[in-house]
Amino acid sequence: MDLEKALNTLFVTLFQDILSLEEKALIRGEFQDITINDMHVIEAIGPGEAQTSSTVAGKLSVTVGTLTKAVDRLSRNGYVLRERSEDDKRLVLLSLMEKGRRAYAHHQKFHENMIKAVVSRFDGEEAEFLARSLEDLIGYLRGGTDIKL
Amino acid sequence: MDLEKALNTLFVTLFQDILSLEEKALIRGEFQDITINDMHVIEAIGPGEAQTSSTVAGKLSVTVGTLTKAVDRLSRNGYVLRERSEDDKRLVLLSLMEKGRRAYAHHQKFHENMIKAVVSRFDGEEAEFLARSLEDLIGYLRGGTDIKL
DNA sequence: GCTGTATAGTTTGATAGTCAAACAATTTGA
DNA sequence: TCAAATTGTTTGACTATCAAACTATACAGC
Repeated sequence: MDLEKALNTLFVTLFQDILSLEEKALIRGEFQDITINDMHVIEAIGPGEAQTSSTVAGKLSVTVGTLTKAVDRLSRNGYVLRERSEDDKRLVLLSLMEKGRRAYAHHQKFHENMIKAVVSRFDGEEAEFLARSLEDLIGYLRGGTDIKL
Repeated sequence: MDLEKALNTLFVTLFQDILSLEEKALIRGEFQDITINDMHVIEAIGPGEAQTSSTVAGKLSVTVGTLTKAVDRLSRNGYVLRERSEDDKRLVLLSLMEKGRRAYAHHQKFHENMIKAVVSRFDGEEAEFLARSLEDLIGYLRGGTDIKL
């Protein structure tokens, strides 16, 4: 029970630390004209195939209207390309421009380093155990009904 | 290396899921006139001794100006008591009112349930190992210099 | 082929969250 | 006693967010 309290504090602290590190990583880096939020949009678009606005908005759990605004700035600043689909002219296709791909890589690097810091503290088996436990936990959280209020 | 990628995805997913659950827990509950943000302010004030604005703003890593606005609403809605200190009239002391304490308990319950879900997947030793690892990780992240860009 | 309905995005209006800088009140120390 | 430091509030500017109104396009049934 005491352990549970300790774990709670640890998780909360970890959450805050990671968010604040993400921000600092941005501020100090090359990409000072975008926010954390913008970065998450870039992350959701990804370096691969172009994606529709709806798809990206879905990934981020925001409305399409919200996304439109974020993309306004990102495309104005040369991170994201916004073009109408030829096949279906209702669709807007979003993809990363050169600068956007560099920002993506930059952020990925940050994540990688963080994960390495985690993994280096576990031996191989333990890391796999951790991965399985996280999977379980996510499944459990998504199951939903148990966490109430 | 593949494991690292998997862990990265798992952490990102877990982050998003927890945030979205926190929001849903609020929306469905008794406290519909406050946001997640407000809840975090309530959490930082805590049920104990009154705290100064600066202290609370520090905990949340926001400016005092930002906090002032959040507290405007929270005190208007009967969650937080704001009073000038008698000892030093520059200080503003923040404490939870009855409704604020109930909101606090509500949110704590949510965290508790979540932690229980984690712990139930580990035996005692493993949970302790996890706690130690998280501590290590936090220490490492705070050390700073290693995570760069 | 029309026409009405569905779908995809954008725009608008409102509210929240954020910071930096200007400001006001109070304390402290020289 | 008065200048400097401390603590908060206010202001101005910008971002983030949603719901609802709106626009443009596609599709389905006649």
